[in-house]
Amino acid sequence: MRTPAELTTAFRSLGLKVTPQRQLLFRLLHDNTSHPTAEALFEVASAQMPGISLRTVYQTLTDLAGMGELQSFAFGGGAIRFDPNVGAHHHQVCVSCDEISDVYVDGVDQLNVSLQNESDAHSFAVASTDIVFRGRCVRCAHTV
Amino acid sequence: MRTPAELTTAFRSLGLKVTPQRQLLFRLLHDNTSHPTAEALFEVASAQMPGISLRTVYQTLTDLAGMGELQSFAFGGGAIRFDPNVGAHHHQVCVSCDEISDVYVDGVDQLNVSLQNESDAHSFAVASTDIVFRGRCVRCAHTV
DNA sequence: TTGGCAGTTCGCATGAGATGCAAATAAGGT
DNA sequence: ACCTTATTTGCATCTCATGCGAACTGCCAA
Repeated sequence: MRTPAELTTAFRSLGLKVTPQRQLLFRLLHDNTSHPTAEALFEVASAQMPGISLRTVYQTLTDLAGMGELQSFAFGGGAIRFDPNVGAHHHQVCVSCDEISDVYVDGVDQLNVSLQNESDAHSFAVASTDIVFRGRCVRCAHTV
Repeated sequence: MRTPAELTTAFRSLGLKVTPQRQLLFRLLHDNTSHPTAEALFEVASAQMPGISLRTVYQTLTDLAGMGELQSFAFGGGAIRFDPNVGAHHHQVCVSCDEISDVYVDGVDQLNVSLQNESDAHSFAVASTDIVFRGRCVRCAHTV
């Protein structure tokens, strides 16, 4: 995701308005590596701007995702997670505490994919590949 | 997932009862490669057994998943998908029609994972790896 | 600086997916 | 056949997310 200043320009040039609510969310999301849910972001935003609406948080997240500034993922945990890191990366999810970390993976292009019906193997046009590693993070590995 | 006959034995030996509803679901799930949602399965089951409850479908799916006879996945599309294929495999999802296919992937163990903070790289104990390829299936590639 | 159009915010209603609960029912060992 | 215990079912409830409209405000234009 771009910086709050860059997003301000980008929003204006699209005819979108830059409100205090949006500026706050720009700041809260920039360099945020916690993969927050909409509700989690709403909690943090509310602390700094009492009265901000959950509806507005959803609205802005949707806008940012639509502009390609955010990625969203449905891990098993119910709510959708948002990620301002839109570069090529994958995820590591702790099955114990649900912590999500970005990971960088080499060798994705070397994966050899096959179907049971081999003839169909090359008929699927892959646009993107998402890899999720599930396991236990350092903290949770200790406290089993 | 094991065969309906094997599941019948397995359920009884766990003190669980084998009802007509469960037998129907065993049959509908066995060798099912459509990755159905609970609702989808309920529709099919209702056709053969009018009056069966959606609640019962959820219940049985949860039981089977708990026994390791089913895997469940949250793809982006809202509802959870169930998969009677519990072997090592991954998935291919059509972004256009939401069709999901099982795929077999070679080279997963050769993936080289790194974090931004390299020192943490080996501290995560990976228990499983899920790979999702997103793109267009044969049918949808034609009809863009 | 001010006016006003168009995009926003916010709260409430609504919808989808999933689970809790309790009464009625049925499986299956004895 | 009987009786204990698991199951089914329908309804209520919960979470996550989005639709909608009235009130509001950013920001361009005059």
